[in-house]
Amino acid sequence: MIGISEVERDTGLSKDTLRMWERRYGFPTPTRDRFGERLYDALQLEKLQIIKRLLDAGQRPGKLMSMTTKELQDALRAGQESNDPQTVREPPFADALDLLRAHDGAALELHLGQLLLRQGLQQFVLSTVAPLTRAVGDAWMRGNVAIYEEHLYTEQIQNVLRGAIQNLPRRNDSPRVLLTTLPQEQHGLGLLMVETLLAAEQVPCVALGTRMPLQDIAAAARAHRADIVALSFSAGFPVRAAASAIAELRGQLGASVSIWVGGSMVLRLKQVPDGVRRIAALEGVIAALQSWRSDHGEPGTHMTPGLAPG
Amino acid sequence: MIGISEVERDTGLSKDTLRMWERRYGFPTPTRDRFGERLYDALQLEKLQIIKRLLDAGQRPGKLMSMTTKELQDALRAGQESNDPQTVREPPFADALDLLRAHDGAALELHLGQLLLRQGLQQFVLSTVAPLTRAVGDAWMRGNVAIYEEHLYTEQIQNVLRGAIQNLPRRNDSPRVLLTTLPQEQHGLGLLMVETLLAAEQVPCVALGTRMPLQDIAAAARAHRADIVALSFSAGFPVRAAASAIAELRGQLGASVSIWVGGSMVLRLKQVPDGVRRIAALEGVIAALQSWRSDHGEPGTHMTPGLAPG
DNA sequence: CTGACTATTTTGTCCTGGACAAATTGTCAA
DNA sequence: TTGACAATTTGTCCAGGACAAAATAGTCAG
Repeated sequence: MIGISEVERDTGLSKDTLRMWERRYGFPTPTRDRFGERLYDALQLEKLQIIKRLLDAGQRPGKLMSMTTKELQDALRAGQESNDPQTVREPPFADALDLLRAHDGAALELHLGQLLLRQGLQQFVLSTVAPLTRAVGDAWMRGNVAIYEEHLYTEQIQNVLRGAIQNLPRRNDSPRVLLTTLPQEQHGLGLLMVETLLAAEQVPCVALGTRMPLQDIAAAARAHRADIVALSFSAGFPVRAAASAIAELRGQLGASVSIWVGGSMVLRLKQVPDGVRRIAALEGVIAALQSWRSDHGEPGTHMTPGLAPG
Repeated sequence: MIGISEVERDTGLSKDTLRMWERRYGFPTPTRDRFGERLYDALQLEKLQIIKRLLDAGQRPGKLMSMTTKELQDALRAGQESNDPQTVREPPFADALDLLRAHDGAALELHLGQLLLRQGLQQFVLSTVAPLTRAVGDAWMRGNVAIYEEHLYTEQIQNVLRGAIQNLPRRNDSPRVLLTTLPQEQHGLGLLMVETLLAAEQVPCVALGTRMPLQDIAAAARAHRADIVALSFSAGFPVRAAASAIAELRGQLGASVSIWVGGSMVLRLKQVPDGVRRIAALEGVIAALQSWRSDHGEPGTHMTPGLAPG
C-alpha cells in the first residue's frame, strides 16, 4: 500500500489533482490508514500511471476516469501502435531490447558500440538511440521492461554518447548553445542526444544537465554569452508551467539570444512567443542549426555526418 | 511579482510549507492579487533561496525565520570555513575552481584530462575528483559558485569518468557489483566515482543510476546475480529512512549478497546489520573489494593503478 | 562521562471543502 | 469557414485544523 506522496512521485499527478479526482469522479478510491490518510494499492497506481500517459497524449480526464484498466490499456496500445514505427520490432532494435531484458550489460554496450561505428554518430542518434529510447519507455509502460532495466539502458546510452562527444574535436566557436531543463524535468537523455548531434557539427555546447532554476538559466546564458538556449521537455511536463516559464525566460534574455524548445511535450504547446523555436523531432535540431547559421550570416557550413570516435 | 508555483519551482519549498511558514512564523509576507492569491517579490524569493540552502546544510527553520537577509548571508558564509581542507585552495584545485568560475568549459575539460593522464585513473578519482567535488559543493553553499557552474562541473566530470570507464577492458567477472541509490537520493557522482575505481580493478559493475525503488533494487540484484549491492547516500539523506531501507533490503537479499553503503551520510549511521559494510571514504572501496576477494577465496588480485584511457 | 531510552518541541505533510481561473468545447451569427 | 461568446471541464489555490515524523532536550543506568 502506497501513500499519496509516492503516488505523486510515481505518476506525476499532484496531490491536489488526486484528491480532486476522487471528489469529482469517484476515482481513485484509496483506503485509509488509521489516521485517515489515503492508501493506494498497486493496481490503482498502475491505472493512474496509464491515465497519466493517456492524458499526456492529449486525452481528457472525463473520458478516461470511467474506463476500466483493460480499456485504458487498449487505448494506450492503440495510441502507441501509430507512433511506434515497425522498425523497433526488427533487428537491431529487437536485439537491443532482448539484450536489455537478458540483463547482459556488456553485450548491450558492445552492440550499441557496433551500431555507432556502422551508422556514424548522427545517424546512430537519430535512427537508433531516439527510437530505441522511445521503445524502452513504451515497453516499460506495458510492463515488458523493469525500471532497473530502463535505468541500465539510460546509463549505457550515456556512456556511449558521452564517450563519443569527448572524442570529437571542438573547432567552431559559434553558435554557443546552452542545454538544460527546468527544475520539474529530470529526463536528460534528450539533452544528451541534442548535445551529441551538435557536437558532431562541432558546435560547442554548454551542457548544464537537468533541473535548472529559471533565474540560473538566464544567469548562465549571460555568463556564457550563449547564442541559443535549448530546453528539453518530456511528454509528461505540465504544459501550462512550460508556457509560462518559456515566456518568462524569453523576457529575461536579450533579443539576440534564441530559445529552442524540444521534446515530446512541445506537440501540446499551442503557440510560442517570438524568438522561440519549437523543435518537434530530433531531426529538427540540425535544421534549426542550419537556419540559425543562415540567419546569422555564417557560411553554410557543410553538414558532415558525425564521425565515429577513435 | 511571482506566484506561489514559481516560488515552489525556484526554491524547492512546497506550497504547503510556504503557507505554513507564513501562518506560523509570519514569514514570508506575500501581497495578494485581486483574487486573493499570493504574490512574492524578488527580495523575498532571494531570501527564501538562502534559507533553503541553510536548511539543506542542517540549520533549523525556527532560527532562520527571524533573521535578516544580511544575517542569513553571513551564516551561509560562516558555515563552511571549517571543513574546507587547505589543499583545495592550492593548485591544481584552485585552477579548476577558477576555470569553472571563468565559465571556460573547454579549458576545464582539458585541465581535468591532463590531471587524469598525470595521476592515473584511481589517483585521479581519489585525490582530484573527490576533494574537488566537495570543494565545489562547499563553494556553492557559500555562494561563491553558481548552481549552473556546479552543474557544468558535474557534467564535465561525468564526461571524463564515463569516457575513461568505456575505454577500460572488462576482464574479470566477479564480484558482480550493482550500483545505485534509493529514490530520495538524486546525487549520482559518488556512484560514478565508485564505478570508476572498480572499473580500474576490472570489476564489472551494473550501474543503475539514481532513484531506484527498494523492490527494484532487490529484483535487479536477483536478475543480475549480484555479489554486492552498493548504495550511495549524500550528506543530507534522512538517517532513519536510510537505516530502515538498508535493513529491509538486507532482509530481501540472500545472505550471499553483500551490501555496501557509502557517502557522507554513513558517518551519522550508528550501526548497520550484519552483512552490511559501511564505507566512510572513497578509499574504503578498494579495501572493501580486497576483503571481499579474500573472503571469497579469490587469488588476491594485484591492485594495479588505474590505466588512463587511450 | 557515555550511551540509550523517553518526553517534548519543532516542523512538515495531510486533511476537508470551498472558490474560481484557465483551458476546452459547444453554439451561433456573419 | 471563421470568429465571438457562452457553457463546461479541469486544475490550482485558499483557509485552518490535525497530527506524524524529525529533532532536541531531558533522564537514567552503567
